[in-house]
Amino acid sequence: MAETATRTGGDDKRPRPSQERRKEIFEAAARIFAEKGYAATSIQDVADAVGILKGSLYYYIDSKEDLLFGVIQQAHEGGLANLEQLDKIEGDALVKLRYAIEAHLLSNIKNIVKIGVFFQDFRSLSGERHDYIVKERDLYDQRLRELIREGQEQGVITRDIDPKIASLGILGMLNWVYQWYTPEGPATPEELASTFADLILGGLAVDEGRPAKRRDIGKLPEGVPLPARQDPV
Amino acid sequence: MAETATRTGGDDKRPRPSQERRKEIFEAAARIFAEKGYAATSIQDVADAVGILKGSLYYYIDSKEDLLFGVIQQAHEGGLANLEQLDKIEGDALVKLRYAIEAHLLSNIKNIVKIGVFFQDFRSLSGERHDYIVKERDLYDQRLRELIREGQEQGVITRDIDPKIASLGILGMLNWVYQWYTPEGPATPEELASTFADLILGGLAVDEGRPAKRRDIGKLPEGVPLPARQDPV
DNA sequence: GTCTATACTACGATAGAC
DNA sequence: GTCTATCGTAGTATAGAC
Repeated sequence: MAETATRTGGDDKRPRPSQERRKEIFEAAARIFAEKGYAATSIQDVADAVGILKGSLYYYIDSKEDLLFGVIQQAHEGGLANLEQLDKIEGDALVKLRYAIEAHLLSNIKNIVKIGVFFQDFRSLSGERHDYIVKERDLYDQRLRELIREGQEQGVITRDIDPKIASLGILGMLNWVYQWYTPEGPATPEELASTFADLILGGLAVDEGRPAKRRDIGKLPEGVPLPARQDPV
Repeated sequence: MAETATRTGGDDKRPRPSQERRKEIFEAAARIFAEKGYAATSIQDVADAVGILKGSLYYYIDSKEDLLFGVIQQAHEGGLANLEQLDKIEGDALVKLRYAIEAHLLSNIKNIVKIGVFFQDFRSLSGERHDYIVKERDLYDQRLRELIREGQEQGVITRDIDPKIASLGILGMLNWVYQWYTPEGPATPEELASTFADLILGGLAVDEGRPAKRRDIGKLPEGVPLPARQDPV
């Protein structure tokens, strides 16, 4: 709890120089990991990017994996904030679901670099750290599933669709963005968020006027062959 | 064109021993790449898996990247077949879209191991090979987009939704499966395929009985804060 | 906090015997 | 077609000077 010698005062919010360097290092790591992948990135690459020698990096970290874990943790924190907000929303499950979708997508785009590292490379974390991240990710899926089930009980979401499957589909749609999003793309993050929400809510919302079961929309003619099972590997 | 000494006859369909070994090697590589990632996999790992020494692998390949390219090409071929089938379907854009979704998902699951390698590691391909794969992937997206636009012109798909954005969302939903699918999961591939198609078609199909614009489903109350832009990295 | 210098290991790839 | 043996490189991480 003792102040370090470099601290200037009790209420000084500015980070100490060493903290700025730390931040710089992790942000460089995030950028390079996102571009080439964690395993293909060397400590040398990161050191070069911040302009110090690779040996000097070990003043800030104990191992290369510390860099990865730091980046992934930051990516994860962005997502957590959305879950907390969700419980403050007033409205039925459809309103909450729209919020969850738009907030998740916007936050994925806001942190696109770190999110890319998260999804590409969290497998490279070892034992304990890996399990921790997987557990947190599952929490997110659980909450989404629950929300859809609530909507079904409220009678605003169709019972045609299994909440488990729907939530996996929704997450795929929202998490895939790191594969294609660039700020130069034709749509703004807000447009993307609204459109994805429109698409999902249109698919889930109960609509008294809808004449057909969803399964009958675009029903395939008899005898159309679909790919059979099993991986030839 | 000359027969090799090990060939037994002209109409012998069985692969020569060397071809079986080749296949075995690429399948082992696919499995290990999918599990640990390409960059984190060593030639040694693959050699161990097939029970030969690492030097011996170079009888079959010129470089480690040949293994990756082989696996990714096989993954890609599975997808191509679906596009060809699509043009033979009779029906409106909704029917074709349902086919495209179900076939794409089933084929992703069928080739889940190689598809995982495709999406995780195609970035590790160098120059020419990388560009080739990216170009082929874009073709797929183009076709889907076109299909949605057709549906809008036929009046069976809502004009509320931008085909570009919708196709990216759909592909995300379908391609994300490699992140979570296991044969032990609660749903069969066919159930997953139908449900995803139901969800998407329900979201896109024009429905005269639907009272509200999609944008109004679950409309957020005024003043609810959504995440702001820009990556803090 | 960054540098020089280096220990140690693992990797991709090749040459040539069998 | 697989083996033995090895070359050259590049990687993570550490020790100790400044």
